[in-house]
Parts: sequence; structure tokens; C-alpha cells
Amino acid sequence: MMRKPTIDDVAREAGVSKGLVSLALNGRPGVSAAARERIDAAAAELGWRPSTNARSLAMKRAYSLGLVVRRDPSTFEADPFFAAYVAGVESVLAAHGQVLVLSVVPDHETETQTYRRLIADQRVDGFLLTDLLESDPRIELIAGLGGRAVTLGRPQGESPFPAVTRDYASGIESLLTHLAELGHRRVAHVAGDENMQHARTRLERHREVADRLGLETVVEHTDFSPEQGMDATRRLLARPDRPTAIVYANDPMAFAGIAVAHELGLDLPGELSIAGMDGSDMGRFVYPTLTTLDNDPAGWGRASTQALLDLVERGQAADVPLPPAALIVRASTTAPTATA
Amino acid sequence: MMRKPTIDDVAREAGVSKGLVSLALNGRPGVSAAARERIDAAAAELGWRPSTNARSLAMKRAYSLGLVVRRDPSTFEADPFFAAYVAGVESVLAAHGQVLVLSVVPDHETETQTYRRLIADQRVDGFLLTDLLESDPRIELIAGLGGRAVTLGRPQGESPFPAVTRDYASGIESLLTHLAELGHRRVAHVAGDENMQHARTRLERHREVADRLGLETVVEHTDFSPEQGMDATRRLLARPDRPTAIVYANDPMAFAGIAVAHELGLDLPGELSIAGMDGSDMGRFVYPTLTTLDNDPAGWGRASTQALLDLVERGQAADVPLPPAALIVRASTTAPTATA
DNA sequence: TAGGTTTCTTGAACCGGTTTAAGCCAACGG
DNA sequence: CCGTTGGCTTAAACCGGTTCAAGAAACCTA
Repeated sequence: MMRKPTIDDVAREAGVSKGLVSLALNGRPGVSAAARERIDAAAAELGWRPSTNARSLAMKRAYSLGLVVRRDPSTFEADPFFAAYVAGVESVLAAHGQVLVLSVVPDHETETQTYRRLIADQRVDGFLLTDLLESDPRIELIAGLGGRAVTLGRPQGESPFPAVTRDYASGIESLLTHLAELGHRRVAHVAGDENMQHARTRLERHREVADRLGLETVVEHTDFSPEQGMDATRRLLARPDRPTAIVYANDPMAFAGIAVAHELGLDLPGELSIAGMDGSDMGRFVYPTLTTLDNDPAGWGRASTQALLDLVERGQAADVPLPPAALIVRASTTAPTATA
Repeated sequence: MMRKPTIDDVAREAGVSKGLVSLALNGRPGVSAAARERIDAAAAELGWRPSTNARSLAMKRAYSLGLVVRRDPSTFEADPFFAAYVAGVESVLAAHGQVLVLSVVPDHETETQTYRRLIADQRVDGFLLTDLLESDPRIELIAGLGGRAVTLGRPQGESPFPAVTRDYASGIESLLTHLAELGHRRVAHVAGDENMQHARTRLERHREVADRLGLETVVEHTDFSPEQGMDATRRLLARPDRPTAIVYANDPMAFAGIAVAHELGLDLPGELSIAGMDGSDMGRFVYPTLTTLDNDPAGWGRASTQALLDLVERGQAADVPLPPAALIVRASTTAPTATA
């Protein structure tokens, strides 16, 4: 069994110095075509792959990006966004020979420690900031430690980091228009954690568009968990002026809402229309199938990774707007029955 | 802004050579108590953290473990196991100053490439092998490349790697006994991908225990996706000798089964009892709430990570048996109504 | 053809740890 | 009193890349 070839082996084989091999490898100018060719040939013949470790040491780079996810253990699994997002991240990273470092932490304190540790140990070159809070302390934390990041969504205050955003306004407009055209007049909104950036914008948009369309709106606040989605639904359905349609700020809550409606013996979707947001695939496997707003998690993954790589490697990156969220109409929204 | 302190700074501060600092840091013998103390003090004062990069280069270690998940894009999100599993992994890794490298890949070929790349680039010291196949080519692949791993479940053939296992037999026995006691006689099993190790053992156990209890069994085969879970359910419910209970090999398929039953207008759980496996939290938020077998993904995460670290750091590790899966009875299983 | 450029190439230093042969010194035994 | 022994400590080599000042070679131009 032969040991892994090193840059010295390649240099010897090609009859040049190892410095030159390095220059050639990195496509730097000032290497003659002839030399470059001999080096490439030698590298190919030996099957040389430059050592990431050696490179990391010399360059003070980790060639990896970090994703720290904080999840209350009970909400862990109900995240349709996550897996597809990571798949998108991966598709870009792999092409750059880089790697994703993932951390799942239970609470705020562990989260902070994790960011500190990953930066202090130079384990990553930058972070993907998902689940953005309206005023997110991670931004200052990371910036203060000299780290880099990209935010999914645009944070409230000043941020030194590029932001990837998606227009949700037009999607919400389509959704409410759809409901209004079906004949709904009382459309409730089950909002998510109001500390979260996307929860708040979704709620604001809902209010705005509902007003414009002349819809009556009741709002229930939650933390995005299906548990609170259930409670909110029970409260809404107990009202004398029960809404004929409920829009949930994410899909898992919408599933929980469907369960509550079944439990109460409502005839779905006739007696209650339900819509989610984030376009999870599971929505195709519930009854009735769930109307929702697409979110293309893989698209978020690709765009945010690309932006972060640009930032890390070129020192700068621009904000990236993703295409607007599209309405996915399925069976859970229909014209209200006349009983109401 | 001062640059990060290095081992040389610590050595100077403590008045010793850097070699000695290294010995002290790693708790090696042959360092006097006095020296050790001065070194610790100096390190603490300067806030020194040894550079992972330098260490990795010298030790040819990555100080990270790898998890490669292959998912067909459509099944991506329906994985309740994943997030909690990673949280368990993380809790052990963090305590060892190590890190998880995650890759989500769409197909077999990319998967193989990913393993090759991570090993060739020394990005990880070992792999966590989830979703174990009955005869899993990854074992030979990794062993052949000189990598290390731990399997979740015991593979068919010979494996040079330690295995973490959980007794599912007794859980399945509890579940079927529970159904039998409720008065069910025809209990169907919707099996998962038969290439997968756990799908097969679940099916075998079901058959075995059902026989013993004198239950009639029909089996439908699927790939574990909710989509095929739906189809299987439709086929089962169309039979003249329709089963009064269906046991699904995982929870997402059970959810899909519930949806189909609703769609057909069945009264749940009276006309059809439904059970899942893997104890996902979402089971509490469907109607009726889902009876299932607990699986404690975090426990899998902790055990497999610990075993892999033992293997990587001490060169050997033993198999780890987890406690048996427990039955979680919720509302979806009840006595069959007499109509059948 | 000499002198001045420009283009390539080299060698050595550097990144920040780990390893180990050799040196030092005090204690110990004969 | 001296040779040994054993415990600490050091200095230098090493891991495998990148960088850059300086030298060599090729190319112009007058």
C-alpha cells in the first residue's frame, strides 16, 4: 500500500519545484504553458489531491461553511424546510470542494457557545443564518468575532452581511385573492413566532392584503409549533363569528389545524378552508391535500451558499432576491358552504 | 486587535519549549507538575486554543465525523428521525471538540463520490451509517478506502465496523398484542423498502408475532414514502377481507394512511385502527393521534457517535445495544366496530 | 551584441502544531 | 567518588501546502 502522493512527489515527477506546482494548481498567472502541462500530467498520473489540512493551515481557511440550528427538542422534526435546504447547500458546496458543518443545539446558550467555538477553532469560514430573528443577536455576535455570514431574510437593523430574500408578499396576495374569489369573507391568520423575521412579515402582508380585499381577519399568535397551532385552531373555531378559512404561517401548524377540524367533526374543506405556507411535500399526503405557498428550500440553499462562498472567497457578495413564492392550490381550499 | 496566540506564545510566557507545551496539553507523561502548572496558567492567561488546522495536519486527523444522507428529493422532508438524531450526535461531539460534516445527496452515484471525496480529502475520521441496507455496499466501499464507520443496525454480511442496534422485536410484539387484545383479527403490515435492514426485520417480526398470536396478515410492500403508503392503503381497503388494523413500518406512511381513510370516509379509529413506527412527534398532531413505537433518535445519535469516537480514538469499539423500543398507545388504535 | 525588460522558476520561510533523539541534571548505588 | 539510572526538557525535523524575494532565462530594442 503506497502512501498518498504529496506536492513534492508531483514536483519531482514533473521536474519542477513544489512552489511552481502550487502556483499551477491554483491557476495563478506566471506559469508557462509547458510547465503547467507537465504538472497537470504528473498530478493526474499520481492521482494527487492536495491535502485540505495543509492548505487550511497555510491559508487559515477551513473550506467549510457552518449551519447552526437551534431547535427546541419538541419542534425538531416538524421542519420540512430543513432537509431540502441542506440538499441545495450541498449541491453548491460539493462543486467547490467544500463541506457543510452542521450543529443542532437545544437552546440559546449552547447556540452562542457553538458559534464561538466554531469561529475560535476556525472550523468554518462562514455561517448560513436561517430562522432569522427580527432583531438577531447572532449577527453582532459573529461580526464581533470576526466571522462572516449570510442571512436568509433581511434583518431589522444594520447588517454587514449579504441577505438572501424571497418576495412573499405577492404569494400571500395570490392566496388571499384565491380565498376571496371562492367567497370567503372571514379569513383568520395563525401567525408564527413574532420574534422571527418571516413570521412578522407574513402577518403584516396578510393584514395589508386582507384590508385591501375587504376581508375580515382574526389573528392568533403562536411559536410555529404544531402544538400551538392546535390551540390556536381550537380558539378560532370556538368563536361565534368562526372564520370560514384559516391561513397558517407554516405547514406543520396547518396539519395540526386539519387534525383539530377532523376531531371536531367538521366537514373539510366545505366547512373550513385551510392553507399553509412553505409548500412542504407532506401536504400532498394529508386529507384534504393542503393548499400552500411554495418556498423552494433547495433554491434558498443554493442561493445562500453561493452568496456566502462569494463573500468568503472574493471578499464581497451582493444581496440575492429569489423569485416570488408561488401559490399551490390543492384540495383544502374551496368555496365555503352556505351554512355559516 | 491582537492576533490569536499560538503555542509559541504560550511557551514563551511559561518559559519552556513549545514541545513541552504540546506534551502538557495532551496530558502526556513526563512533564513535571511545576511545568504543567506554569503552562496551564500561561495558556489560560493568553486564552490560547490550539489550532485545529495545525493539529489536523500533524496528526492526519480531521476531528470531524461524517454523515452522508441519500434521499430521493421527494422523500426529503418526511424524516422525523433525522433532526433529533443529529441533535444526539452533536451532544457527544461537542464535548469532544469535534464536529459533524453533513452531506445530503440525491442518488447513489453522488453518494459514492461523496464518500470517496471525504475520505480522500481527509475531511472526516469516520462515518455514521444510517439507513442501513440489508447488504450495504457502503461498508465495503469505506473499508476498502481505509475509512472507519459505525452502522445503525447490524448488516447482513461480515462487517469490520461496530454496530449499534435496538431490539424492535419486543416492541412489535407489544404492538400486535395490544391490537389482538382490542379484538383485531386481520392486521395488515405496510412494509418499507425491503432492501433496507430495518424494513426487513420489522416485517419478519410482524409475521412471526402475528402467527404466534393467530392473527391474519396481509403485507403490502413500499419504499417507505408516504406516496406508496397511500397506494398500499388504498389496495388494502379495497379488499373484500379488509383488515381492521394496519401497521405501517414508519410514521409518515401511517399519516398518509390516515389521509386515505379520511378520504374514503371511514370513521377513525372505529372502522380502522392505524399504527406507525418510529415515534415521531407529529403523531400527536394528527387525528386521530397516532399509536406508534418509540425510537429515541437522540439515543441512536449519542450511542453511534460514542462508538465511532471510540473506534477512531482508541482503535476499537464494541457493539452497542439500545434499550428495546417501547409502545406508545394513542388514539388511532381501538377496538374494531362490529360492522366488519 | 550589450543592456534592459519581461516572463518563469526556484528556494527558503512560514502556517502551528506533534514527535523524538539527545542532553541535562539530580539521585542513587557500589 | 564516579558511573548509572531515570525524570524533565529541549531542539530540530516533520506534516503538506502557500508565498514571495531573488535569480535565471527568454525576449526586445537600439
